[in-house]
Amino acid sequence: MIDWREFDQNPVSHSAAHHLTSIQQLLEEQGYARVSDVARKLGITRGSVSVTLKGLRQRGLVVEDQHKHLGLSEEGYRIARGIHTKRILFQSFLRDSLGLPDQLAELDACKVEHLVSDVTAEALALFLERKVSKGQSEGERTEQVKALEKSIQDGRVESFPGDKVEALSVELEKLSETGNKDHGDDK
Amino acid sequence: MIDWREFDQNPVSHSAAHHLTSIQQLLEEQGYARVSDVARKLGITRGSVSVTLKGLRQRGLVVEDQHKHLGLSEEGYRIARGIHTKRILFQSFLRDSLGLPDQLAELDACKVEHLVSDVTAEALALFLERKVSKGQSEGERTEQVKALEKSIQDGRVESFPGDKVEALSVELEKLSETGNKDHGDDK
DNA sequence: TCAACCTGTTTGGGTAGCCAAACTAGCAGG
DNA sequence: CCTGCTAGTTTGGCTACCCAAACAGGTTGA
Repeated sequence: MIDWREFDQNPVSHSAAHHLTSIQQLLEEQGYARVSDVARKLGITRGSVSVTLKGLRQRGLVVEDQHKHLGLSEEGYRIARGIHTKRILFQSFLRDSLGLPDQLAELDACKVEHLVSDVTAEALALFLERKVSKGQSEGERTEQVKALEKSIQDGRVESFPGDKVEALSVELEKLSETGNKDHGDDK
Repeated sequence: MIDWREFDQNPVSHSAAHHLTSIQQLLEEQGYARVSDVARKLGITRGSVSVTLKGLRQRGLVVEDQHKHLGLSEEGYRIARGIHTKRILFQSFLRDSLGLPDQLAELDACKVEHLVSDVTAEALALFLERKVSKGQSEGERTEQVKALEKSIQDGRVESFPGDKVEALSVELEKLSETGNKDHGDDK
């Protein structure tokens, strides 16, 4: 029996994952992110966000300037991007490969995005890519892909998300946005 | 943005899931299950198990006879079966479809088994089944399967695990126990 | 009989998150 | 100057887990 308590032994918790990705999203959307903005986006109180971010600052994932504007450290950015990429990969798999409705795919992807290992995500990316470019010849498989398959079998990958996976996820995200019209109904 | 706090709004928590499946496993293995047995299997103290099971008894998922022997109520059994089935399905997908090493597949499956929705699991089962019986003709698709595909698209499924999924998971479990057939590189 | 064990429960501590509410601080308008 | 708004922090409370340790009961061997 595997140690089931690995469950809460991840780089970041579900809550922290959403704090980080919210900051990044806010930075993209409006150019800045404050405690209140994060609280509004997550639907929790400013107090809770304040406390949580204090921890994330101490862990060096979040930074703050003189004007209380939040940002992500290099490490924080890496983690946020990794989680976002995993979410896109899983959502895409659930919706496009399994045929689940988009909303449910998003919900389930959101639940697991911070739990799955980098190797698993990399393997899923490879799977989705193969599916997308199915028409192409088998000989197209580059050395890179073969090396990646090998490292997946070994249960290790160097860094996640790598450039290739990142590009794939951007593509998948773009595809899914053109597919659904009402994608902007936040709260 | 989907409500990210659905995360801990599942029928049972990760901890509860393992308590329930442990009891069932112990019943199968040795015919009975006591607090100490569960504690040993989960690697936590008797005290913790005692407290947790008190909650599960109050929720009507776990029962206890005069001799402190534990059992599952009908509802508890249903939940334990469902979680176990989901674990098998995901483990099988990660290992056989994505090519992950068995240990990692088991670990990641364990992390998500209690989080994914029934519909998702049903869809995954359908996916795996299609993969297994790929050689067969397309015309083989029964009305049942088509109905299931429809309900997956709608995001609803009557009961999980249904008989068909259950049978599939037993088959998958048997296959994986007889050693890794597909990738026989590591032993 | 009684000590030694094994089993199960209770209790006080700790961590992680959430909320509500009080408090601090900056800024704007009348 | 004072009122009022918004932002951020702090604090006490709650839930859900875990542990360690004390405690309570039953069995068993000497």
